[in-house]
Amino acid sequence: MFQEIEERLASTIQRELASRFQLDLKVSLEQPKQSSFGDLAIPVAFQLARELKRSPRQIAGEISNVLVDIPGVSSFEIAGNGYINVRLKRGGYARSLLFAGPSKTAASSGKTIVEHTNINPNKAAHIGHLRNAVLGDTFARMLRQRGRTVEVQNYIDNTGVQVADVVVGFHFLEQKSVAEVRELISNPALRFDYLCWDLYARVSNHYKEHPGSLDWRAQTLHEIEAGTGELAEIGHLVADAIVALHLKTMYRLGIEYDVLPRESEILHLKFWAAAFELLKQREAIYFETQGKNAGCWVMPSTAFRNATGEDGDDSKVIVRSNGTVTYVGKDIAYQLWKFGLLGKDFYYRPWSAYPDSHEIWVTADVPFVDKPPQFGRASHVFNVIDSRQSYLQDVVVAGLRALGFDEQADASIHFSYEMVALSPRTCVDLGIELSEEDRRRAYVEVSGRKGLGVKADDLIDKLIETALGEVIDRHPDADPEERKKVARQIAVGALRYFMLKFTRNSVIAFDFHEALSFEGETGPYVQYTAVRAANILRKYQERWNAPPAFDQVLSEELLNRCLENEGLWQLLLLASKADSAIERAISSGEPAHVAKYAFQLAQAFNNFYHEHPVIAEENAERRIFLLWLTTYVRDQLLRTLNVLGIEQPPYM
RNA sequence: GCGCCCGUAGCUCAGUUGGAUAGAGCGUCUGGCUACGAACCAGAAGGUCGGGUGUUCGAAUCACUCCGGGCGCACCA
Repeated sequence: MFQEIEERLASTIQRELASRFQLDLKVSLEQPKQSSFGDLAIPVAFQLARELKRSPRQIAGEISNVLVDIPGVSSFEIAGNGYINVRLKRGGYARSLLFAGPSKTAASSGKTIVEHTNINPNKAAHIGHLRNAVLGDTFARMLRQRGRTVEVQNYIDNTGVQVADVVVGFHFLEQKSVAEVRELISNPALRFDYLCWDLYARVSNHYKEHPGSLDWRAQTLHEIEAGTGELAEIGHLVADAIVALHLKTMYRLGIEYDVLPRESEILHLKFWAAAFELLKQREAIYFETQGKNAGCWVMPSTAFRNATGEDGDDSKVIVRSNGTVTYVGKDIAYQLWKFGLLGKDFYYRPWSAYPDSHEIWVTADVPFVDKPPQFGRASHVFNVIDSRQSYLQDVVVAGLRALGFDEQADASIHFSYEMVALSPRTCVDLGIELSEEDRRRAYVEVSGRKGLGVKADDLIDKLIETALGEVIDRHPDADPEERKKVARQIAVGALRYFMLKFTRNSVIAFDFHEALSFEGETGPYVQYTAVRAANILRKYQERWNAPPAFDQVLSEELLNRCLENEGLWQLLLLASKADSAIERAISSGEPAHVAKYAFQLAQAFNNFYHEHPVIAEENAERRIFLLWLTTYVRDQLLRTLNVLGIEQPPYM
């Protein structure tokens, strides 16, 4: 709502300036430094001061003289050294909120793909993967809330080195047959992904101690790519089983996917061959005949970055001298497919359905159903991948550009984020031995190879356990099953908020003590606020009666009177800015802005809660106003929480 | 060596694209529960925004430089 007022005001002022001063410039509004200055600020005098070579304050005076009878505005004031501060007509603004339907959304322009999670299917998910998935899922929710069409993809590298290494572990180290691996997977007493976590670390260690055993990896990779033999079969079993477990872990946090594109289909359907032809035709890559890359197809460095390799040759190998394609090559093919530029498509089969019957599809190399959904062919693509891979993402985009797809290259966004590391204190808690060097660091990097890290499910379990303890304390008589459900909701709220409160490019030094906190700037704080608001609404009905039709009872005059109170007005104004916050977070690519907004709104409401008892209010008109304000703030808070993927528990 | 990111209160972090007196949470100290549930609220102390130079009406924000930390720079993914 706020956004619409803001836009209308900006264009009105722009028109006035154009007709009065023959000035053609874009008027932008900003938030005053302090709320006491007003509701909106126009800094346009500063822009003009430069051109007109006159003092901003004088210009501001002339402009504000002209701005009279602007709808919705009660006053303009000149402040500071040239700001024009705007005060809105409070009652009128509140009235418009009463009648506001669903807020207008930007017209959807094509489909947006958000690719996230992308965990190697060879071991359990860890907290770094959680940051990826929560960021991607929240961004997708933000886009959907604002009316965009979104497709969520989770890329599965089921034929890569990491899967091969676990296969090596089962086959060569443990001498296990296909049947035995199958049994491990179906054994309900085991956590297969945890077992693979340890096995993967053991295999990595074995390679280090017996470098000759790397032949096992080569043999396994070869068989997996060919798709036949016992090793390939184990590979498929492992990857599918782990993917299922990853999806289960993510679903605990409310994270769902639309489609799982797999590397095996990219191979079998010869996606790379199609991309290779394109790249050769357009001369985006060339065959190197000399130097260290002799015999390879390479992309010249001039295409992507002014980087210089350690030894001077900085071109990027796309096809190895043995004829196999690198990861980047495959990724270029995949990125082309996402935009519908490859001239090839996958087949699909249903993988499973979520409880709400939303289906998740997986790629297939043969036709499976008559009319599968249409995937890919997007106009915008966001790849949620950690910032350590930015170099490779640059190469992929350069590939598109070299093929002449500038528009799609521009629409390919590397939605990067910094890693989640461990605080030294948490390492000690986990019994991880630290070197002298590590002890002095602010954080310690996790390592899948070393099996060093915090597993996602362990963290979620621990959060639930902690939350349940608190819930039991506060509600000793409540239904145990419901208490568990509440504890789960609180745990998810705490975890998702924790992953979102940091901006993307700050490294999170994961600390158990902080992550398990439910006080202060946390998800549970916001949830608690929503619960309080809901309690007021419930108890109001018990004490009085069903709330009246607000738009009938709350006249503009009454609203004006009630909103003379600065605190109440500021709360209403802030609550009306939910969509602005989401839109700002989309344009800046920073979900943390929505998290911050949710916290601020919760804070403002908690302050209101202490200062203004609703149910005990004796004046009936005023009581209804306070009830409406509570209802409105609560609705906005729930909308915001929904975007963050956080639920409101029935009680806390 | 080259590229990217970071440096803001004791700690963890924001800072709306260059604007008004730099903000939150945690921690410390003070006060507030017979309840719309204190997972809360109010208040206090705490900063030369890593250092320097520059750009201009105006810089935490932009440029240059130095210092300190992180991550990349494979015929791995």
